[in-house]
Amino acid sequence: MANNAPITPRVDDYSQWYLDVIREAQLADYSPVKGSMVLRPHGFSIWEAIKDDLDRRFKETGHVNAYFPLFIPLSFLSKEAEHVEGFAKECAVVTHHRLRGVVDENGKKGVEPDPAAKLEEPLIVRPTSETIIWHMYGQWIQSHRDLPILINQWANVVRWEMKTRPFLRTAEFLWQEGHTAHATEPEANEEALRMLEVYRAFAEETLAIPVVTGSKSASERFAGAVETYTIEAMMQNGWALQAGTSHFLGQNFAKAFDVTYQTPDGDLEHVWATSWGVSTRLVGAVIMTHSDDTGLVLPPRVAPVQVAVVPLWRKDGEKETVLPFAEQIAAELRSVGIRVALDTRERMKPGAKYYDWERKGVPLRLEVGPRDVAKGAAFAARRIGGPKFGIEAEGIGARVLTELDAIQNELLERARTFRNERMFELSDYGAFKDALSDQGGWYLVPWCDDAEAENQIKSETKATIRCFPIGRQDEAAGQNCFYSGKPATHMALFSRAY
RNA sequence: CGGGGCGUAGCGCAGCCUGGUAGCGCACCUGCUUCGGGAGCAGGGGGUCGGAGGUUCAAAUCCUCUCGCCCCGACCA
Repeated sequence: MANNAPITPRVDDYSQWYLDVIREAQLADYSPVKGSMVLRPHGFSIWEAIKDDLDRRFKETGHVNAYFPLFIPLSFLSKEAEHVEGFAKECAVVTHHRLRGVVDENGKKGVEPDPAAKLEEPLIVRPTSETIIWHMYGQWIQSHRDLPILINQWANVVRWEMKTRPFLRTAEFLWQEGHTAHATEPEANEEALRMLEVYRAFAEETLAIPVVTGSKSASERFAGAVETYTIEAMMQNGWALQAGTSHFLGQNFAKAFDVTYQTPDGDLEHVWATSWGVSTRLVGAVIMTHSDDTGLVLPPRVAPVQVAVVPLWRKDGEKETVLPFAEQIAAELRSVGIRVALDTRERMKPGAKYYDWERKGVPLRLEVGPRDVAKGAAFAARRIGGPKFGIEAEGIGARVLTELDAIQNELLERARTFRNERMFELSDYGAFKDALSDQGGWYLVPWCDDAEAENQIKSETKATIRCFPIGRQDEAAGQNCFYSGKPATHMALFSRAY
């Protein structure tokens, strides 16, 4: 697509639209290595805003940050049977620490590991850090007085996926992973649920993405977890995106790494664990939740630039009055903590600037021209539409803060309405299949937990169980499974998913 | 790894069928005029046509091999 062409999403070309938004907003590029991604400044800034907000929430709930190594001995991965089963097929493996030569005599790819530099034990690049962390927890934990441990780390991980898509699934991604250790089962499970609630609140308050919370079916559960909790968001094509997970790990890792503590009574008990994480996938979720035909739309709380100030002048002399006025407005906005870009680019017409800021997702634009200077005001345009309106320069900081809050709320409500209109409740499999292929969306159905049937439905409809929604499980009582007709044990949310 | 498609300037593409030594749009550089919703004109820079071999007087174009990418499946946050 030419750089100036409008972005035109179509339902059958949603995937291309998504990639276009990313390119036009200059969020990321493909890297030379297949499946990995270069985060450009604008894309990385969104991640930084996500990170800052989440980090504050983690600290408010008593967590601290630490850092564990990138390389994990291969043998660590094997210690937890399900864990290795889940990750073995997508691990990057390091076997040597030196090359013999980088090019051969023909100047071609001739990279040969030096046989003398072979590692005694291969290392894997972490796909997740449970194993290395629980190895360390084994050394840190002796007494019930050492518990709980509430640690988070911000890191990159590598999962060698076959199919990748920018932000949603890349070979390497940035994330945070929390790993906690507890003395009792209820305390650990409560921690997992507490962090799920942190994620839910964050998704809705900061990303303006409404989510359904729930637990995963056995087949969708994290490798090594007893219970996996999830927040599920609906993208604009009606597919679900798992936006965050929180796992109750039971004593699986404590047993694999032999981590025990002494109780006040003097007994030795295995430690209870949780882990929880969100990744740069959230940037993809933001894009696919809010963006439109013109390009990216960012919720104010994660927008690297919240307000773009565009000064306008034509004739000689106008710049001398307009520019200082615009600078003064920008300074006042910054003084109340608003992230502002003052667009003084020369030789670029105002209309071109407007489109530029729009496709980059900036929530609010302020135009400042000679007419506005005369009135002592700026002319405001919201990224999400509505008539333009004037704002007096006097007290503009407070007024713009209010406007940004309003935009933030509107985005959430707009997304919630969109999702609710596409969330259905059915109790008949035939109707489900028809409705899913006609209109897509999410389906809450009575369900008797059965992995075989789940698999069957996936191959027939491509839909999977996104979760068993929290707060809806009582409704299963007295109903029959929509697939087998047997008494239902759960209410399951089915959907196509990324 | 199966099935389909594509590699030509930074990006998007035409040219290939029917061989004659590379072009268009956008972007970029210079100048002048523009400037409240994607500017116009003039001039200019940039490509050993993914790679290797073959056929030919001559290959982006034909043949063989090879590498890479995209889409659909299997895998997954």
